[in-house]
Amino acid sequence: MQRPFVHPALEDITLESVLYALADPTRLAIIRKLASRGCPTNCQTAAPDNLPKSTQSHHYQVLREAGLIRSERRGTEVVNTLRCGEIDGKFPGLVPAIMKAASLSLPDCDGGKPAA
Amino acid sequence: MQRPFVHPALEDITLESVLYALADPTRLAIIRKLASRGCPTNCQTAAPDNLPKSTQSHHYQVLREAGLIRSERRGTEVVNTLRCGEIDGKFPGLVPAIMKAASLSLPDCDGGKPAA
DNA sequence: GCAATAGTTCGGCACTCTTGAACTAATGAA
DNA sequence: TTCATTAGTTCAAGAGTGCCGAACTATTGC
Repeated sequence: MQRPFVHPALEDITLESVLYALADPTRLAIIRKLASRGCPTNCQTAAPDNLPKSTQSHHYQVLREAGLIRSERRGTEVVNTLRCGEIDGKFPGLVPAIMKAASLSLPDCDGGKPAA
Repeated sequence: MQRPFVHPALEDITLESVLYALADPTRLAIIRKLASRGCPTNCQTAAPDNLPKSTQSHHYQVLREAGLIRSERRGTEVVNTLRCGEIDGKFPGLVPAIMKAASLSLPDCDGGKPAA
């Protein structure tokens, strides 16, 4: 828990890594939950129920290294925020198209309020 | 070469499998080449240069089973066509957004003419 | 200090990617 | 028909990666 988080610079974010990160149903669910909140959310809250912590940690790492989320420590917890704004500057419309496709084909991620 | 090709029905195509298939740089390159042609293209033509045939075959199988391409035997060769029209009916804008992001961030796939 | 909470790291099994080698199928020439 | 060529598939194996339980670390609060 001591190693600092590594976030790629915008120019180092690649299309492949973004698609790879979102191709996993668990990670897609996490991103959808984060999007539906629109505010920093800690790891447990955004992850699907009953997901082992080590698996959560792994998925957050993948999402972070793909450039999709930004993680910050707050006391004992880690809060995650989407970097969709940045990514949308680099790949316009990409993440929204995937989120839209997810909402069309997948069950509601959260029952939560839609992103502001 | 005798087993018939299996193509999923439109309702069996999932977002995850589409994203998974496109998350691989080799497969994304194949799809981009197919899109740039806009006509049925055989396997060797659409695959990157110097890719072993067995690897090609594997990637085409993944793309086929994800529902992204349709394959048909024509004599000794197999021609592949995109199913983007069908997929766009199910996930509107998804594949175009990925293709657009690819053209923004990746080197030109082919030097070929853009899709009609 | 001790317990609880929130994540991380490690080890191992399973699955995937890639490739060479061997194989099958269709075509064309002799 | 036979043979060679072309195009792609199937198999097996090594390298790499993902997922999860178990053990660990760090912070908070009593």
